[in-house]
Amino acid sequence: MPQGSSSLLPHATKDEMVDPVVGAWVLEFLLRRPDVGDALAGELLLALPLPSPLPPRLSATLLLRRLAADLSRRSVSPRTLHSLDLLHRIRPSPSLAPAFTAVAVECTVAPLRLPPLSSSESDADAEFFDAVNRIWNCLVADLERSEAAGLVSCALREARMEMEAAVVDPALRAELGRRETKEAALVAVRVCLEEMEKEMGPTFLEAAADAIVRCDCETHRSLVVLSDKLRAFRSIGLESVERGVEIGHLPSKIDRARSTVEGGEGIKLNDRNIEKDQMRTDQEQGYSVDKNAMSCELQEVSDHKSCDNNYDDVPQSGQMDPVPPDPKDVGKKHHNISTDTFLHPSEKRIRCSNLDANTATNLDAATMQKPSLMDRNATAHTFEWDSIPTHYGKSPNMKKEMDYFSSMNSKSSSSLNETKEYVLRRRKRKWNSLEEETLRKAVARYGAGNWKLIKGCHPEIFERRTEVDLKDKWRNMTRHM
DNA sequence: TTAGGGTTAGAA
DNA sequence: TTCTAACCCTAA
Repeated sequence: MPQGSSSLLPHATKDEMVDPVVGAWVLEFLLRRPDVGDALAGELLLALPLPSPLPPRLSATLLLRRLAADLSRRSVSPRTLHSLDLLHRIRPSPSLAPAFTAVAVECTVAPLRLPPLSSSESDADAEFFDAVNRIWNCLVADLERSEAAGLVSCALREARMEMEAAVVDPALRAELGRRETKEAALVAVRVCLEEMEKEMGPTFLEAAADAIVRCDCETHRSLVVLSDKLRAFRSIGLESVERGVEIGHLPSKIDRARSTVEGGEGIKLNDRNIEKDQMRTDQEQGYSVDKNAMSCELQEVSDHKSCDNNYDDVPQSGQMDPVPPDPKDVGKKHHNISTDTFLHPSEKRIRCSNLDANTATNLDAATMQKPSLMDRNATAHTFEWDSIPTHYGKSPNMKKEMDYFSSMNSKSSSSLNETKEYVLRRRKRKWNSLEEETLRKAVARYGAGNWKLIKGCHPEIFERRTEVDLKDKWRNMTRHM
């Protein structure tokens, strides 16, 4: 918790602290909201952990917020002028120059306007002379020589000449005192504020949300393609699914899979979603699609399609023959159509061995229980494939379902006296330098832990990586730092 | 969705 | 055989 943190986060522990980068995103978002008052904004500024130095975008947002506060109080002061100057250094914009000129004039002329009764005319003149010196002879002169020269406009030069002339011309000073310079400055700042907010566009969080929505649209388009593919081979896939029904396995999931595929309404790929949806109404069912799972699914389809795998064809015997490490398993058919259809023949390997024969012979619809989805498979055998499994990182259960269907197919095609269990494992892919560099930069920009966001921002580069892969890789990369 | 511990493949 | 990067599992 940073020093000065307020009651906003009274019970936050170290582990619960917001990452400073995230804090900056959140603060930027909140500061741009008109319904977040100045008091709350100030409290947030103190409470949220922020990077040091502040990111330019957040600094600009803070300055805009300060200008907005001045506007709301109808206050035009040297602080306003300073805010505009800083803003220009952080985020140069043509809209700043008119506001800067108008505020500079108001700050100079203000002492000449309606001097308090207690002040003499000479005091007002003295303040005016001082302002001309500070603002025009020092600040504006510095601007003309500095990197903020963009603030120096013809109007500013003309105003400077007029102010300097007023120093030696009492009549001009009197005329300046009667001008509506304050109103002109407020209008100019308001216009500047509006234009700057437009130029800054949405906040980072809004932009990220928008990117996610756009990704979703892409997924939706691709969903139609996948849906067609599934219909094309559903007779094959569902055939093996039906075998599972016959022996009493996972009927609810199977029914759902069938209804969703046949109905063409949508595809439920997330096991947990399927189970949750059991309790929903029919109207709600079938339209809930896990877009992340779908994204992986589509990637899988496109990967294999690009490898000239024909999804409309039934894989031929031998086309996807596994390579069992155990000689006694050589020659046995272990693959399953619905699973193997997603596998690349040149890349996959399979290892299998027998389980207790009694286990297989005792397969019974009434007694066979669905294994705990959380149980680790101690007798696992590995099966590598080329791409990210359909639900890897999304629904670990689905992989086990595929294992299950594999074994079902194995039993039905060979012998019920034995069953096989498979653990699917992707082929190892070494990270290339582009992936590493992209990850490094993405973490610097978005912060470690935002793996989904990072993957979403670089879909092409990380197309074969999951969010978990990014996390693991970053762990490896930082392990030796 | 993410963190962190466990497992495995492949290089040294 | 050892080590490490990549991958997987599980809990929160």
